[in-house]
Amino acid sequence: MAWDTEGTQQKILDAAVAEFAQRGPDGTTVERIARVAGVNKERVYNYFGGKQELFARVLRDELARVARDVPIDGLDAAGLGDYAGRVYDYHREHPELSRLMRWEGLAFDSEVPDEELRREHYGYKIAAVDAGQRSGEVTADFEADQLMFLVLALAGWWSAVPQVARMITGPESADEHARRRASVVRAAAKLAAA
Amino acid sequence: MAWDTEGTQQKILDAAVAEFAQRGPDGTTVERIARVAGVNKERVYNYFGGKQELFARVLRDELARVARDVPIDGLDAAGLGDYAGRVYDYHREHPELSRLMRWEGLAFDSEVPDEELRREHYGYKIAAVDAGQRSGEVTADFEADQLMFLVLALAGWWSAVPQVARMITGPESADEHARRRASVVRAAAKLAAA
DNA sequence: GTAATTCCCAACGCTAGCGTTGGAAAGGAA
DNA sequence: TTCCTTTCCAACGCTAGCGTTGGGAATTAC
Repeated sequence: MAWDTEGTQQKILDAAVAEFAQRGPDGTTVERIARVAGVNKERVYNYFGGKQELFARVLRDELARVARDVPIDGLDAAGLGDYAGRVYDYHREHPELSRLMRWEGLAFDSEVPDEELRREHYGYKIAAVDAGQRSGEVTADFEADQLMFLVLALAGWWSAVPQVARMITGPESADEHARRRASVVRAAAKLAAA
Repeated sequence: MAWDTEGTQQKILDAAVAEFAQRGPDGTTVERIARVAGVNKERVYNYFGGKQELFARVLRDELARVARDVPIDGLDAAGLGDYAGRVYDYHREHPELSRLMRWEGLAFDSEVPDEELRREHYGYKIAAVDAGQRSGEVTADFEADQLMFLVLALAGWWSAVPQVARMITGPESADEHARRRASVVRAAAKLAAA
């Protein structure tokens, strides 16, 4: 049979995303990633260098995805509400990224990989909010960076403490998710209203 | 020397809070807890039954603390803003609880201990918001449970993804924390405004 | 005083996971 | 063909952590 280096690496990455998101850096074992990917453990070390490096790689890939898939484009309050809704949707549809970031926040905090790159990425979002504020469409009650972060909080907290969300707003269901999403959109818009 | 059962148990609990909050259920080892507490590992098993049970116990204790220390009392928008500020402060001053809850959300999610008790606890908070809504002091834009949760989101997201907070709003400092707190208070009040 | 109970620890067996290694199989270069 | 490189894996040594046990020391009950 022919080699399939590319395929092997991809299978490892796929398995790693799932495992890391599910169990976190500590709970994840290289053995299991290899088993799920259907390859030998040694391949992981050879291609990616080890657990830490693989985690960093996985997170970088997922961040690139979200940067591509959830652009910020609205410059007024309604646009920010819409953006919050899309962030909420993304968290729902791709829980991996949110989980990875929260594992990262808990396990590492200081000294995260690619910090400079990621800061720049957020810089664009803040600039968009700032532009909205200059045009008078968005409130000047908050500094742009703070408002940006608070909007992300509204969209993200649900998945950060799902057990609390369940206890406060009731069990998850299609209906409940619709309620939550509507609340997030409305809340972000209200926060951003001039 | 005389026995000090109570003291031994307390030392274990103290060490367990610190270790679990820092490293999470997976990263924490019973060995280490025992070492930090200065007692033998066997004591942990004898008194608390094991890692899982100890984690549940630690979380229950911390939840009892916050329920005692951060009452909700305001019935109007400003009161909710004030409450959000106090929640933010609590997260700052006692990062353990927030971290424990987030570890729990990541590691277990479904089937958390004491769910009924905790749901009841949140029920009081929701009732307070609801009362504010009935009196017309708090907006009816959101259902009470949703508004309650969103307010907690504003206060809690900072510590959930500290690395993101840092990248968006700049490095932590006394000044920056004051800015953040002010944003949280203002945002919660604005959300709740009629 | 002594028997029973409780508290405590050192040490054990066991498993799981880490990262590595020696070598086999597949492909390419000459 | 022959030699070299790359991909892959089975198996290894090692460590850390889990939960337990057997026994010793302090305390209490009788």
